[in-house]
Amino acid sequence: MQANSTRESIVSSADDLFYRQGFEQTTFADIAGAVGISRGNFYYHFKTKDEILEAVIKRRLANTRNMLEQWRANSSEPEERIRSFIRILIGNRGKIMRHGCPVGTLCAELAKLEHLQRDAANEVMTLFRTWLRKQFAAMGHESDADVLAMHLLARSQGIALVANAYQDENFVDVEVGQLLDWLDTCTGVSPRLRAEQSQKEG
Amino acid sequence: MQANSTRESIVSSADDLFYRQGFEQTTFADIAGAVGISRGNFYYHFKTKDEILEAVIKRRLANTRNMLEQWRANSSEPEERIRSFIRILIGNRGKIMRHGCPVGTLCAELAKLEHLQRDAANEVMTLFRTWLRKQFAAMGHESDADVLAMHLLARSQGIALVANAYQDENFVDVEVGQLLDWLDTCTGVSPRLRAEQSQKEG
DNA sequence: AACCGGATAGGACGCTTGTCCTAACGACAG
DNA sequence: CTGTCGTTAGGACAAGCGTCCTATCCGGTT
Repeated sequence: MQANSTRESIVSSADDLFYRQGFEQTTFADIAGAVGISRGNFYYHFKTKDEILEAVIKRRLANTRNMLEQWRANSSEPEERIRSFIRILIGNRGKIMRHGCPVGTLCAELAKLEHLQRDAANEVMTLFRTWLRKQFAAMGHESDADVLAMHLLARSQGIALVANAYQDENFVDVEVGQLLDWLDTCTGVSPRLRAEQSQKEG
Repeated sequence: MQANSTRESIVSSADDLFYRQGFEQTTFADIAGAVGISRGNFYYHFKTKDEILEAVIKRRLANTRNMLEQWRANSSEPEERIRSFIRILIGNRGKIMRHGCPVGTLCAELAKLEHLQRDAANEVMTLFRTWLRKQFAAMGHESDADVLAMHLLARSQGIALVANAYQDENFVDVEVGQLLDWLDTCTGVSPRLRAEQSQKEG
């Protein structure tokens, strides 16, 4: 009954390879080589390459949910939880410099391919979005929680993309510092964002 | 002597297709169909697909240089020039929502492919970087001009990537508004950034 | 009218891809 | 030992790819 463990190995290796090489660029031969199984054996576990992608995305969704739940459990203050999010840029700095953000690069690639799994990939990003939104709301930013969540999401993606292009370690540190400063200015009620919000509604 | 115009048509169509579909996903057949020439005729103008990519990047470099020069010539104030840069997010909003930023998505794709033309693609981004750096320096931010340029670059890339994922028009408008606000706070000397800068040097 | 050389069309080539088939392996029940 | 069934290996298959060759076209020169 090695089927489940083999299947899991395939998804795990595919996850890694899709991240490092991209989905389109990764072949069955690549995955087979990484797992150490025969190329023809795939068909028993997955009918198509898209099914592997689907499984990889589901795996990422589960892993992300676990990570977010841990961040939530590890600190009671929403500010500190958001800092956990910001700090993944430091924790994964090496990988991000080499291959970009796994979430953003997959969304970007599947968008260009107009792939059926595009929405599923976006769902990983939405996981972060709604989680961040909750934390900002808990900070007292009920009305502009989503604006702040999207802002932080975009800042992180931009940092990852530029860091990947230039392979610049120091840049990540500087930007993360600015991000943490920005978060401090969000503590309590932000008059500027309140003004923008009421302007949009009015 | 139609050679030059055919060559230009190939590069132009390839430029557009590489943007919309990505480099790897775009085939010779795609380009041939768009230009309206035979597939076999490519070899006369370009030996390899990589040569086409090289020509496309050179074209983008030239176009970018022209655009930056125009922005420079159209306004004497560096703040206003930087606003021109920020406003491309509005001007190209539709395309960006559909296909992302042409600069960022190509850099990201070539990074994953570990392509030889990767540095050439990054050069397009560097064109913006150095131009923005000059403008920030002209605003009195000599010491942190590059930090500010990189910051604005990353913010723009993040906005484009997230807007592409979610196809959200309003998000672009909100973020551009925040970007313009941020630029206003950069006018004159920024105490916060000055403090960070001296901290790094010390 | 004959010629020449730049430009083009069409297709051959070798290779890789995702997909799919089939024979064989190996643990386990009878 | 024998049969069964989940699992695996190896390779066949058509399609599409980038690359490359060659016959043909066509405008300009003599």
